[in-house]
Amino acid sequence: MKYARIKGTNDIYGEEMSYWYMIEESTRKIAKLFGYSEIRTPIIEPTELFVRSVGEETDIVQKEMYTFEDKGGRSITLRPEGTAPVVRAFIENSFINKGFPQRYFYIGPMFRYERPQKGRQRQFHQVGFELFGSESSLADAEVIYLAVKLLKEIGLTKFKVVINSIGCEKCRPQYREALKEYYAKHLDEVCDDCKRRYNTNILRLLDCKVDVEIADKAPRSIDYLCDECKEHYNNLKKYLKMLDVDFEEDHKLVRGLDYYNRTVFEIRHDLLGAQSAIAGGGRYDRLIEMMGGKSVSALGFAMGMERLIIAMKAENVKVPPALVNHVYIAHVGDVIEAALNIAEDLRRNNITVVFDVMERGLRAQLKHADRIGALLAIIVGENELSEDFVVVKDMESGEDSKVDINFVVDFVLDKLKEIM
RNA sequence: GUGGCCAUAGCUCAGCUGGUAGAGCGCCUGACUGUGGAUCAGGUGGUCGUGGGUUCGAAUCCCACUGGCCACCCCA
Repeated sequence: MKYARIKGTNDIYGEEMSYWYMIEESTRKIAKLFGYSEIRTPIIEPTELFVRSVGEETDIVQKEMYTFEDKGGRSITLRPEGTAPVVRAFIENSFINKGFPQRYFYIGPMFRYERPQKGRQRQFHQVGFELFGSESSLADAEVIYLAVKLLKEIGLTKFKVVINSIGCEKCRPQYREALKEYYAKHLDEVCDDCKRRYNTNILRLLDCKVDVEIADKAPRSIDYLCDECKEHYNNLKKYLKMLDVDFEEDHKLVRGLDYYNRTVFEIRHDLLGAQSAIAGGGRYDRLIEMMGGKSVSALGFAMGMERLIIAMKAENVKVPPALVNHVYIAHVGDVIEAALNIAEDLRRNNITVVFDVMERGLRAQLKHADRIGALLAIIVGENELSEDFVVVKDMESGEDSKVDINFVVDFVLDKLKEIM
Protein backbone atom coordinates (compact mmCIF):
# COMPACT_ATOMS: atom_id res chain seq x y z
CA MET A 1 0.00 0.00 0.00
CA LYS A 2 1.62 3.20 -1.17
CA TYR A 3 -0.44 5.72 0.77
CA ALA A 4 -2.69 5.11 3.71
CA ARG A 5 -4.99 7.23 5.80
CA ILE A 6 -3.49 9.08 8.73
CA LYS A 7 -3.95 7.07 11.90
CA GLY A 8 -7.28 7.76 13.51
CA THR A 9 -8.92 9.20 10.39
CA ASN A 10 -11.59 7.69 8.17
CA ASP A 11 -12.92 7.75 4.65
CA ILE A 12 -16.68 8.12 4.74
CA TYR A 13 -18.61 6.95 1.68
CA GLY A 14 -21.28 4.64 0.32
CA GLU A 15 -23.95 3.23 2.62
CA GLU A 16 -22.26 4.85 5.58
CA MET A 17 -23.15 8.26 4.18
CA SER A 18 -26.83 7.73 4.90
CA TYR A 19 -26.13 7.95 8.64
CA TRP A 20 -24.25 11.20 8.19
CA TYR A 21 -27.03 12.69 6.09
CA MET A 22 -29.58 11.62 8.67
CA ILE A 23 -27.69 13.35 11.50
CA GLU A 24 -26.95 16.47 9.47
CA GLU A 25 -30.50 16.84 8.22
CA SER A 26 -31.94 16.22 11.68
CA THR A 27 -29.57 18.79 13.13
CA ARG A 28 -30.67 21.44 10.63
CA LYS A 29 -34.30 20.56 11.18
CA ILE A 30 -34.13 20.81 14.98
CA ALA A 31 -31.96 23.93 14.81
CA LYS A 32 -34.56 25.53 12.60
CA LEU A 33 -37.39 24.55 14.96
CA PHE A 34 -35.59 26.24 17.85
CA GLY A 35 -34.28 29.25 15.96
CA TYR A 36 -30.56 28.42 15.89
CA SER A 37 -28.58 29.67 12.90
CA GLU A 38 -25.52 27.99 11.50
CA ILE A 39 -22.02 29.32 12.03
CA ARG A 40 -18.98 28.05 10.18
CA THR A 41 -15.63 28.93 11.65
CA PRO A 42 -12.18 28.02 10.36
CA ILE A 43 -10.70 24.65 11.17
CA ILE A 44 -7.41 26.32 12.04
CA GLU A 45 -7.13 28.88 14.81
CA PRO A 46 -4.32 30.52 16.77
CA THR A 47 -3.01 28.01 19.30
CA GLU A 48 -3.44 30.53 22.07
CA LEU A 49 -7.22 30.53 21.62
CA PHE A 50 -7.51 26.97 22.88
CA VAL A 51 -4.81 27.29 25.51
CA ARG A 52 -6.70 30.17 27.08
CA SER A 53 -10.24 28.85 26.77
CA VAL A 54 -9.97 25.10 27.19
CA GLY A 55 -7.38 25.49 29.90
CA GLU A 56 -3.60 25.27 30.10
CA GLU A 57 -3.66 22.24 32.39
CA THR A 58 -6.23 20.17 30.52
CA ASP A 59 -5.23 17.04 28.65
CA ILE A 60 -6.59 18.51 25.44
CA VAL A 61 -4.07 21.34 25.57
CA GLN A 62 -1.27 19.43 27.26
CA LYS A 63 -1.04 16.52 24.87
CA GLU A 64 -3.85 16.28 22.34
CA MET A 65 -3.61 19.29 20.05
CA TYR A 66 -2.44 19.24 16.46
CA THR A 67 -0.22 22.30 16.58
CA PHE A 68 2.22 23.53 13.95
CA GLU A 69 3.99 26.65 12.87
CA ASP A 70 2.95 28.24 9.57
CA LYS A 71 5.42 29.86 7.18
CA GLY A 72 5.01 33.17 8.96
CA GLY A 73 6.10 31.65 12.25
CA ARG A 74 2.61 31.76 13.81
CA SER A 75 1.53 28.88 16.03
CA ILE A 76 -1.59 27.32 14.51
CA THR A 77 -3.82 24.58 15.94
CA LEU A 78 -6.41 22.36 14.31
CA ARG A 79 -9.48 22.96 16.43
CA PRO A 80 -9.94 20.28 19.13
CA GLU A 81 -13.44 21.50 20.01
CA GLY A 82 -16.07 23.92 18.75
CA THR A 83 -16.96 26.31 21.52
CA ALA A 84 -13.77 28.38 21.61
CA PRO A 85 -13.93 29.25 17.88
CA VAL A 86 -17.57 30.28 18.18
CA VAL A 87 -16.75 32.45 21.17
CA ARG A 88 -13.85 33.95 19.25
CA ALA A 89 -16.19 34.73 16.34
CA PHE A 90 -18.72 36.19 18.76
CA ILE A 91 -16.18 38.62 20.13
CA GLU A 92 -14.31 39.35 16.91
CA ASN A 93 -17.45 40.14 14.90
CA SER A 94 -19.14 42.11 17.70
CA PHE A 95 -22.17 39.84 17.81
CA ILE A 96 -22.95 41.58 21.07
CA ASN A 97 -24.46 44.44 19.06
CA LYS A 98 -27.18 42.14 17.76
CA GLY A 99 -28.92 41.94 21.11
CA PHE A 100 -29.68 38.90 23.22
CA PRO A 101 -30.17 36.05 23.22
CA GLN A 102 -28.31 34.63 20.26
CA ARG A 103 -28.43 31.04 19.12
CA TYR A 104 -25.90 29.24 16.91
CA PHE A 105 -25.11 25.73 15.80
CA TYR A 106 -22.19 24.19 13.96
CA ILE A 107 -21.28 20.91 12.28
CA GLY A 108 -17.75 19.93 11.45
CA PRO A 109 -14.51 18.07 12.04
CA MET A 110 -12.44 18.35 15.22
CA PHE A 111 -8.93 17.06 15.83
CA ARG A 112 -7.34 15.52 18.87
CA TYR A 113 -4.13 13.54 18.99
CA GLU A 114 -5.23 10.50 20.99
CA ARG A 115 -4.95 6.74 20.70
CA PRO A 116 -7.93 5.67 18.60
CA GLN A 117 -10.44 3.25 20.04
CA LYS A 118 -14.15 2.58 19.73
CA GLY A 119 -15.94 5.90 19.49
CA ARG A 120 -12.75 7.88 19.31
CA GLN A 121 -10.72 9.06 16.35
CA ARG A 122 -8.11 11.71 15.78
CA GLN A 123 -10.34 13.45 13.27
CA PHE A 124 -13.88 13.22 14.53
CA HIS A 125 -17.01 15.25 13.92
CA GLN A 126 -19.28 17.19 16.18
CA VAL A 127 -22.55 19.01 15.98
CA GLY A 128 -22.79 21.69 18.60
CA PHE A 129 -25.23 24.31 19.83
CA GLU A 130 -24.43 27.53 21.69
CA LEU A 131 -26.78 30.02 23.33
CA PHE A 132 -25.46 33.45 24.28
CA GLY A 133 -26.80 36.09 26.60
CA SER A 134 -29.12 34.38 29.04
CA GLU A 135 -28.36 33.67 32.66
CA SER A 136 -31.75 32.05 33.19
CA SER A 137 -32.20 28.35 33.79
CA LEU A 138 -34.71 28.50 30.97
CA ALA A 139 -31.75 28.64 28.62
CA ASP A 140 -30.15 25.59 30.23
CA ALA A 141 -33.43 23.72 30.01
CA GLU A 142 -33.91 24.70 26.37
CA VAL A 143 -30.48 23.49 25.38
CA ILE A 144 -30.85 20.14 27.15
CA TYR A 145 -34.35 19.72 25.78
CA LEU A 146 -33.08 20.49 22.30
CA ALA A 147 -30.35 17.87 22.64
CA VAL A 148 -32.90 15.26 23.62
CA LYS A 149 -35.17 16.25 20.74
CA LEU A 150 -32.29 15.87 18.32
CA LEU A 151 -31.34 12.44 19.63
CA LYS A 152 -34.93 11.29 19.26
CA GLU A 153 -35.09 12.78 15.79
CA ILE A 154 -32.22 10.56 14.66
CA GLY A 155 -33.98 7.55 16.12
CA LEU A 156 -32.19 7.01 19.44
CA THR A 157 -34.04 5.98 22.59
CA LYS A 158 -31.58 4.21 24.89
CA PHE A 159 -29.84 7.23 26.34
CA LYS A 160 -29.98 9.07 29.61
CA VAL A 161 -29.44 12.68 30.54
CA VAL A 162 -27.17 13.30 33.49
CA ILE A 163 -26.92 16.74 35.10
CA ASN A 164 -25.01 18.41 37.89
CA SER A 165 -24.08 21.87 39.05
CA ILE A 166 -20.49 22.70 39.87
CA GLY A 167 -21.21 26.22 41.16
CA CYS A 168 -19.67 29.52 40.26
CA GLU A 169 -16.47 31.38 41.08
CA LYS A 170 -18.10 32.49 44.31
CA CYS A 171 -18.95 29.09 45.77
CA ARG A 172 -16.65 26.69 43.97
CA PRO A 173 -13.53 27.61 46.00
CA GLN A 174 -15.25 26.41 49.18
CA TYR A 175 -16.23 23.19 47.51
CA ARG A 176 -12.73 22.72 46.18
CA GLU A 177 -11.44 23.16 49.73
CA ALA A 178 -13.86 20.60 51.07
CA LEU A 179 -12.76 18.13 48.45
CA LYS A 180 -9.12 18.75 49.20
CA GLU A 181 -9.74 18.21 52.86
CA TYR A 182 -11.66 14.99 52.22
CA TYR A 183 -9.13 13.54 49.81
CA ALA A 184 -6.22 14.56 52.00
CA LYS A 185 -7.44 11.94 54.44
CA HIS A 186 -7.62 9.28 51.74
CA LEU A 187 -4.58 10.20 49.71
CA ASP A 188 -2.72 7.01 50.57
CA GLU A 189 -5.70 4.86 49.47
CA VAL A 190 -6.29 6.29 46.00
CA CYS A 191 -4.66 5.31 42.72
CA ASP A 192 -1.61 7.03 41.24
CA ASP A 193 -3.71 8.97 38.73
CA CYS A 194 -5.79 10.34 41.56
CA LYS A 195 -2.70 11.35 43.49
CA ARG A 196 -1.55 13.31 40.47
CA ARG A 197 -4.93 14.90 39.88
CA TYR A 198 -5.15 15.90 43.51
CA ASN A 199 -2.81 18.72 42.63
CA THR A 200 -3.69 19.42 39.01
CA ASN A 201 -7.48 19.16 38.92
CA ILE A 202 -9.11 18.11 42.17
CA LEU A 203 -12.62 17.89 40.66
CA ARG A 204 -11.56 15.11 38.34
CA LEU A 205 -10.94 12.78 41.26
CA LEU A 206 -14.67 12.29 41.36
CA ASP A 207 -15.00 10.39 38.11
CA CYS A 208 -12.09 8.05 38.76
CA LYS A 209 -13.13 4.53 37.79
CA VAL A 210 -10.80 2.87 40.29
CA ASP A 211 -11.60 4.62 43.52
CA VAL A 212 -15.34 4.67 43.05
CA GLU A 213 -16.27 4.15 46.68
CA ILE A 214 -14.09 6.94 47.93
CA ALA A 215 -15.56 9.25 45.29
CA ASP A 216 -19.10 8.19 46.20
CA LYS A 217 -18.60 9.40 49.77
CA ALA A 218 -16.85 12.61 48.75
CA PRO A 219 -18.49 15.99 49.42
CA ARG A 220 -21.06 16.89 46.78
CA SER A 221 -20.87 20.14 44.87
CA ILE A 222 -24.60 20.77 45.19
CA ASP A 223 -24.21 20.95 48.98
CA TYR A 224 -21.80 23.84 48.59
CA LEU A 225 -23.71 25.96 46.08
CA CYS A 226 -24.34 29.60 46.92
CA ASP A 227 -27.96 30.73 47.03
CA GLU A 228 -27.97 31.98 43.44
CA CYS A 229 -26.45 28.78 42.08
CA LYS A 230 -28.79 26.67 44.16
CA GLU A 231 -31.82 28.51 42.83
CA HIS A 232 -30.48 28.28 39.30
CA TYR A 233 -30.04 24.53 39.64
CA ASN A 234 -33.44 23.99 41.21
CA ASN A 235 -35.12 26.01 38.49
CA LEU A 236 -33.37 23.97 35.84
CA LYS A 237 -34.74 20.78 37.33
CA LYS A 238 -38.19 22.34 37.53
CA TYR A 239 -38.13 23.35 33.88
CA LEU A 240 -36.80 20.00 32.73
CA LYS A 241 -39.74 18.34 34.44
CA MET A 242 -42.12 20.75 32.72
CA LEU A 243 -40.53 19.77 29.43
CA ASP A 244 -40.89 16.10 30.28
CA VAL A 245 -37.15 15.51 30.03
CA ASP A 246 -36.06 12.50 32.07
CA PHE A 247 -32.78 13.16 33.82
CA GLU A 248 -30.56 11.82 36.54
CA GLU A 249 -28.47 13.84 38.93
CA ASP A 250 -24.88 12.77 39.34
CA HIS A 251 -22.85 14.69 41.85
CA LYS A 252 -19.73 13.07 40.46
CA LEU A 253 -20.26 14.57 37.01
CA VAL A 254 -17.59 17.20 36.42
CA ARG A 255 -16.18 18.06 33.07
CA GLY A 256 -12.69 18.24 31.71
CA LEU A 257 -12.78 21.65 30.14
CA ASP A 258 -11.93 24.47 32.50
CA TYR A 259 -14.49 26.95 31.28
CA TYR A 260 -17.64 25.40 32.71
CA ASN A 261 -19.58 26.76 35.67
CA ARG A 262 -22.96 25.97 37.21
CA THR A 263 -24.77 23.55 34.92
CA VAL A 264 -22.84 20.66 33.44
CA PHE A 265 -24.52 17.79 31.66
CA GLU A 266 -23.81 14.70 29.69
CA ILE A 267 -25.91 12.31 27.66
CA ARG A 268 -24.80 8.71 27.83
CA HIS A 269 -25.72 5.74 25.73
CA ASP A 270 -25.71 2.21 27.16
CA LEU A 271 -24.73 0.26 24.06
CA LEU A 272 -21.60 2.19 23.31
CA GLY A 273 -18.58 0.68 25.05
CA ALA A 274 -16.17 2.63 27.17
CA GLN A 275 -16.77 5.97 25.43
CA SER A 276 -20.41 6.21 26.43
CA ALA A 277 -20.90 9.97 26.30
CA ILE A 278 -22.66 10.92 23.08
CA ALA A 279 -23.16 14.53 24.11
CA GLY A 280 -21.73 16.85 26.68
CA GLY A 281 -21.89 20.47 27.60
CA GLY A 282 -22.67 23.08 30.14
CA ARG A 283 -22.69 26.71 31.06
CA TYR A 284 -19.67 28.95 30.56
CA ASP A 285 -20.64 32.36 31.88
CA ARG A 286 -17.08 33.61 32.40
CA LEU A 287 -15.51 32.46 29.15
CA ILE A 288 -16.36 35.37 26.87
CA GLU A 289 -15.05 37.94 29.28
CA MET A 290 -11.99 35.82 29.92
CA MET A 291 -11.33 35.79 26.19
CA GLY A 292 -11.44 39.55 25.97
CA GLY A 293 -15.11 40.24 25.36
CA LYS A 294 -17.79 41.78 27.51
CA SER A 295 -19.28 39.74 30.32
CA VAL A 296 -21.89 37.56 28.61
CA SER A 297 -23.59 34.49 30.01
CA ALA A 298 -23.56 31.51 27.68
CA LEU A 299 -23.91 27.79 27.44
CA GLY A 300 -23.83 25.02 24.91
CA PHE A 301 -23.10 21.41 24.15
CA ALA A 302 -21.60 19.19 21.50
CA MET A 303 -22.42 15.74 20.19
CA GLY A 304 -19.93 13.30 18.71
CA MET A 305 -21.24 12.24 15.33
CA GLU A 306 -19.23 9.01 15.11
CA ARG A 307 -20.57 8.02 18.51
CA LEU A 308 -24.10 8.83 17.43
CA ILE A 309 -23.66 6.52 14.47
CA ILE A 310 -22.37 3.70 16.68
CA ALA A 311 -25.43 4.21 18.87
CA MET A 312 -27.76 4.27 15.87
CA LYS A 313 -26.34 0.99 14.62
CA ALA A 314 -26.55 -0.54 18.08
CA GLU A 315 -30.20 0.45 18.26
CA ASN A 316 -30.81 -0.73 14.72
CA VAL A 317 -32.09 2.64 13.55
CA LYS A 318 -33.31 2.49 9.97
CA VAL A 319 -31.94 5.30 7.84
CA PRO A 320 -33.12 6.35 4.39
CA PRO A 321 -30.54 5.69 1.67
CA ALA A 322 -28.29 8.62 0.85
CA LEU A 323 -28.92 8.18 -2.86
CA VAL A 324 -31.73 6.54 -4.81
CA ASN A 325 -31.12 6.11 -8.52
CA HIS A 326 -34.61 6.44 -9.97
CA VAL A 327 -33.88 5.92 -13.63
CA TYR A 328 -31.07 4.45 -15.65
CA ILE A 329 -31.01 5.34 -19.33
CA ALA A 330 -29.63 2.68 -21.63
CA HIS A 331 -29.14 3.59 -25.25
CA VAL A 332 -28.34 1.37 -28.19
CA GLY A 333 -27.39 2.59 -31.63
CA ASP A 334 -27.70 6.04 -33.13
CA VAL A 335 -30.17 7.43 -30.60
CA ILE A 336 -27.99 9.55 -28.34
CA GLU A 337 -29.68 12.88 -28.95
CA ALA A 338 -33.12 11.46 -28.20
CA ALA A 339 -31.79 9.70 -25.09
CA LEU A 340 -30.15 12.89 -23.84
CA ASN A 341 -33.39 14.77 -24.32
CA ILE A 342 -35.32 12.22 -22.29
CA ALA A 343 -32.74 12.49 -19.51
CA GLU A 344 -33.08 16.27 -19.48
CA ASP A 345 -36.88 16.10 -19.34
CA LEU A 346 -36.77 13.71 -16.41
CA ARG A 347 -34.18 15.68 -14.46
CA ARG A 348 -36.26 18.80 -14.95
CA ASN A 349 -38.87 16.92 -12.94
CA ASN A 350 -36.46 16.15 -10.11
CA ILE A 351 -35.93 12.58 -11.12
CA THR A 352 -32.47 11.12 -10.60
CA VAL A 353 -31.22 9.97 -13.98
CA VAL A 354 -28.08 7.96 -14.53
CA PHE A 355 -27.03 8.06 -18.16
CA ASP A 356 -24.82 5.47 -19.84
CA VAL A 357 -21.45 6.98 -20.67
CA MET A 358 -19.63 3.74 -21.41
CA GLU A 359 -21.25 3.03 -24.79
CA ARG A 360 -21.42 -0.65 -23.94
CA GLY A 361 -23.91 -3.26 -25.08
CA LEU A 362 -27.40 -3.38 -23.63
CA ARG A 363 -26.55 -6.36 -21.47
CA ALA A 364 -23.69 -4.58 -19.76
CA GLN A 365 -25.82 -1.47 -19.34
CA LEU A 366 -28.64 -3.31 -17.62
CA LYS A 367 -26.15 -5.10 -15.42
CA HIS A 368 -24.83 -1.74 -14.32
CA ALA A 369 -28.36 -0.44 -13.79
CA ASP A 370 -29.00 -3.40 -11.53
CA ARG A 371 -25.79 -2.87 -9.63
CA ILE A 372 -26.50 0.75 -8.80
CA GLY A 373 -29.99 -0.17 -7.67
CA ALA A 374 -31.86 1.75 -10.36
CA LEU A 375 -35.62 1.48 -9.90
CA LEU A 376 -36.38 1.85 -13.58
CA ALA A 377 -34.38 1.43 -16.76
CA ILE A 378 -35.33 3.22 -19.94
CA ILE A 379 -34.13 1.51 -23.07
CA VAL A 380 -33.76 3.83 -26.01
CA GLY A 381 -33.18 1.81 -29.18
CA GLU A 382 -33.24 2.45 -32.88
CA ASN A 383 -36.13 0.11 -33.57
CA GLU A 384 -38.42 1.60 -30.93
CA LEU A 385 -37.40 5.16 -31.71
CA SER A 386 -38.37 4.81 -35.34
CA GLU A 387 -41.91 4.21 -34.05
CA ASP A 388 -41.66 6.96 -31.39
CA PHE A 389 -41.60 4.83 -28.28
CA VAL A 390 -39.11 3.60 -25.67
CA VAL A 391 -39.13 0.65 -23.31
CA VAL A 392 -39.39 1.32 -19.58
CA LYS A 393 -38.31 -1.61 -17.48
CA ASP A 394 -39.30 -2.07 -13.87
CA MET A 395 -36.03 -3.40 -12.48
CA GLU A 396 -37.69 -5.10 -9.56
CA SER A 397 -40.26 -7.13 -11.48
CA GLY A 398 -38.49 -7.14 -14.82
CA GLU A 399 -41.67 -6.05 -16.53
CA ASP A 400 -41.26 -4.04 -19.77
CA SER A 401 -43.65 -1.32 -20.89
CA LYS A 402 -43.82 0.33 -24.30
CA VAL A 403 -44.16 4.05 -23.68
CA ASP A 404 -44.84 6.80 -26.20
CA ILE A 405 -41.82 9.08 -26.27
CA ASN A 406 -44.03 12.11 -25.54
CA PHE A 407 -45.33 10.64 -22.31
CA VAL A 408 -42.15 9.25 -20.77
CA VAL A 409 -42.07 11.79 -17.94
CA ASP A 410 -45.68 11.18 -16.94
CA PHE A 411 -45.24 7.44 -17.11
CA VAL A 412 -42.08 7.50 -15.01
CA LEU A 413 -43.60 9.80 -12.40
CA ASP A 414 -46.61 7.52 -12.02
CA LYS A 415 -44.50 4.41 -11.94
CA LEU A 416 -42.13 5.82 -9.30
CA LYS A 417 -45.05 6.87 -7.15
CA GLU A 418 -46.32 3.32 -7.39
CA ILE A 419 -43.11 1.52 -6.44
CA MET A 420 -41.48 3.84 -3.93
C1' G B 1 1.84 8.20 26.77
C1' U B 2 0.58 2.74 28.86
C1' G B 3 -1.42 -2.36 28.30
C1' G B 4 -3.83 -6.72 25.71
C1' C B 5 -5.13 -9.00 21.07
C1' C B 6 -4.30 -8.78 15.81
C1' A B 7 -2.05 -7.95 10.46
C1' U B 8 -2.14 -13.62 4.22
C1' A B 9 -5.98 -11.63 -2.85
C1' G B 10 -10.67 -5.92 -3.44
C1' C B 11 -13.67 -8.52 1.00
C1' U B 12 -14.14 -12.79 4.74
C1' C B 13 -10.69 -16.16 6.07
C1' A B 14 -7.66 -21.23 5.73
C1' G B 15 -2.47 -22.44 5.70
C1' C B 16 -1.29 -28.59 11.17
C1' U B 17 4.73 -29.14 14.91
C1' G B 18 9.30 -24.07 9.48
C1' G B 19 9.67 -27.05 3.04
C1' U B 20 8.55 -21.84 -0.95
C1' A B 21 0.55 -19.76 -0.90
C1' G B 22 -5.18 -21.68 -1.14
C1' A B 23 -10.86 -21.37 -0.66
C1' G B 24 -15.37 -18.72 -0.80
C1' C B 25 -17.27 -14.12 -2.25
C1' G B 26 -16.17 -10.11 -5.66
C1' C B 27 -14.39 -8.51 -10.42
C1' C B 28 -13.71 -9.49 -16.01
C1' U B 29 -15.07 -12.70 -20.26
C1' G B 30 -18.11 -16.36 -22.60
C1' A B 31 -22.57 -19.67 -23.01
C1' C B 32 -26.69 -15.13 -24.15
C1' U B 33 -23.67 -10.10 -31.34
C1' G B 34 -30.51 -5.45 -28.24
C1' U B 35 -32.66 -7.25 -21.86
C1' G B 36 -29.90 -7.20 -15.30
C1' G B 37 -30.49 -10.55 -10.81
C1' A B 38 -29.90 -17.33 -11.34
C1' U B 39 -26.59 -21.31 -13.32
C1' C B 40 -22.20 -23.25 -15.65
C1' A B 41 -17.24 -22.63 -17.74
C1' G B 42 -12.84 -19.87 -18.15
C1' G B 43 -9.94 -15.80 -16.49
C1' U B 44 -8.02 -11.66 -13.19
C1' G B 45 -5.91 -11.32 -8.74
C1' G B 46 -1.08 -11.56 -3.03
C1' U B 47 6.88 -7.93 -2.57
C1' C B 48 2.08 -13.07 3.10
C1' G B 49 1.98 -4.87 6.88
C1' U B 50 7.54 -2.99 6.80
C1' G B 51 12.57 -3.88 8.23
C1' G B 52 15.97 -7.00 10.54
C1' G B 53 17.39 -11.79 12.89
C1' U B 54 17.51 -17.44 13.54
C1' U B 55 17.74 -21.40 9.69
C1' C B 56 20.04 -25.12 4.16
C1' G B 57 15.03 -23.08 3.88
C1' A B 58 10.32 -18.33 7.18
C1' A B 59 3.44 -16.58 5.84
C1' U B 60 4.87 -19.90 10.02
C1' C B 61 9.95 -18.86 15.18
C1' C B 62 12.43 -14.14 17.53
C1' C B 63 13.07 -8.60 17.70
C1' A B 64 11.88 -3.69 16.22
C1' C B 65 8.76 -0.46 13.64
C1' U B 66 4.06 0.80 11.30
C1' G B 67 -1.08 0.12 11.20
C1' G B 68 -5.91 -1.96 13.17
C1' C B 69 -9.23 -3.31 17.23
C1' C B 70 -10.21 -2.99 22.48
C1' A B 71 -9.08 -0.94 27.24
C1' C B 72 -6.47 2.84 30.49
C1' C B 73 -5.70 8.22 30.53
C1' C B 74 -9.08 11.90 28.73
C1' C B 75 -13.17 13.30 26.07
C1' A B 76 -17.95 14.07 21.93
